[in-house]
Amino acid sequence: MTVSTDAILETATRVLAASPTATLADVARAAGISRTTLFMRFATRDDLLLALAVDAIDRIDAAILAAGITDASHDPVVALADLTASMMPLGARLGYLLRERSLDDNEELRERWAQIDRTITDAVRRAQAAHRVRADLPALWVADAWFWLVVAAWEAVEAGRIAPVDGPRLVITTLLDGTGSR
Amino acid sequence: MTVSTDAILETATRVLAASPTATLADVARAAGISRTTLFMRFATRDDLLLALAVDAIDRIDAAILAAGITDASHDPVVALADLTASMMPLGARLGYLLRERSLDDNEELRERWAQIDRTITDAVRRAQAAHRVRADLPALWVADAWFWLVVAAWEAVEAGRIAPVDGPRLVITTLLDGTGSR
DNA sequence: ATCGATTCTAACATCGATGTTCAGATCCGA
DNA sequence: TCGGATCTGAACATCGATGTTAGAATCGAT
Repeated sequence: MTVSTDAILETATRVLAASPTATLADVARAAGISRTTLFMRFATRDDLLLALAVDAIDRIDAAILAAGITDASHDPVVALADLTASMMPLGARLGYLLRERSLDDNEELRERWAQIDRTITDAVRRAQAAHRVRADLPALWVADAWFWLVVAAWEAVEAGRIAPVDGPRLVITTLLDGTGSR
Repeated sequence: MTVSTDAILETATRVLAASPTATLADVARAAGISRTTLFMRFATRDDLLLALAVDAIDRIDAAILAAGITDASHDPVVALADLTASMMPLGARLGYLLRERSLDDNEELRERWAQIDRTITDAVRRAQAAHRVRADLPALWVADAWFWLVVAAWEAVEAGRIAPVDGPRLVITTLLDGTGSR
C-alpha cells in the first residue's frame, strides 16, 4: 500500500473542502493514485464522502475523550479550553462537515453528532452549576456559540487573519469574557 | 410576470441552501414555474448562482446602511446591535453564501465581501477607540467573531434550539459580555 | 528470478443535468 | 374578441462524471 487510506482521506478532505464539487479524478490526482485505485478503496462517491465524515467525527470524539470533557472530576471550563486547542487542527474536517449537506440524511452521523452536542452541552451545564458560566443563558446556545467560534478561529487562521497559535486563546477569552470593555 | 424574479431568487436560495446540488428542475418546480421559463430568466446555472449571491450581498449592504454602521455619529456598538437584528432574517442567504465555494473566484463578489468586512472591522475599531470594546483583541477577530455568532444564532433558530426573538440579544450579550460568570 | 498481488492506463457503457428548440396553450390588455 | 407576449410541455443534443472492465506494468516477498 504505497498510499495509506489515511493519507487518501486527508487529501480528499482538503480537496473536497476547498471545492465540494471536485471530481473523483481530482481527488485521485491530488492523492497521487489512479482513479481506478480510488474506486478500489471506495466503491462509490458516497462511500468516500461518508468515510470522510466518519473520520472527522472519529477525530472529534478522540479530542473530546483526550480533553476529559466527560470526566466529572475535571474542571469543565479547563476541559473546554483543552478541547478548543485540539479542535483547531481539525479545521478542514470541520469545514467539510459544515458544508456537506448531503450527510444530513444519514442516521448514524446525525446520532453521533447529536451525542457530541449533548456532551458539550452537559459540560456547559456543569460549568453553570459551578458558577463558572452565566446561568441566564441557555446551555444549548453557549455550546453553539463555542462551536461556531471554533469555526471562526479556523477560518480566520486559514485566511491568515490571525496567527494559528492565537486561535484557542481568542476563542476562549471571547466566549467567557466577551469582547466588551469592562 | 406571474412569478416575480424576486420570488424565484427567494425560492432558489431556500432550495439551494438546503441542498447545494439541487437540480434546476428542482428549483423551477419549487418556484412554480417551468424549467424552460427558469432558463429564460437565467441563461445558465452559474448565472442563477451568481444572482443569488449578488442578491444576498445587496441585502447585507442595505442592512448595513440602515443600521448606520458607517455613520461616525452613531454609537458603533448600538449600530452593530441593530445590524445583528436585521441580519437575522437573512439567515438562509448567509448560509448559502457561506457554503457556496464556487463563488470564491468571482472578483466582484470577493471585493464586495471585503468591503463589508472592512466596514464591520472599522466599526469595531471605533468601538475600541471609544473604550467600548477591548483593545487587546484584534479588530479583525472581533469582526469575525460577530459574524460567526450571527451564523450560530441563525442556525440555532433554524434548528429550533433558540427562539427567533432571542437571537440578536444572545449574539450581542455573548459577544460583548461573554458567557462566563463575573 | 518468480509468483502473486496491487496499481496502472485506456478504454467502455451509462446516466443525469444542462442547455436548446419549437409548437401549442395561456394570459392580458386594447 | 383579437393579438402580442409569455409560459409550458416535450422533445433533442451534448457533456461530463460515475462506475466497470481488461490487460499491461509494477512491486514486494520469498
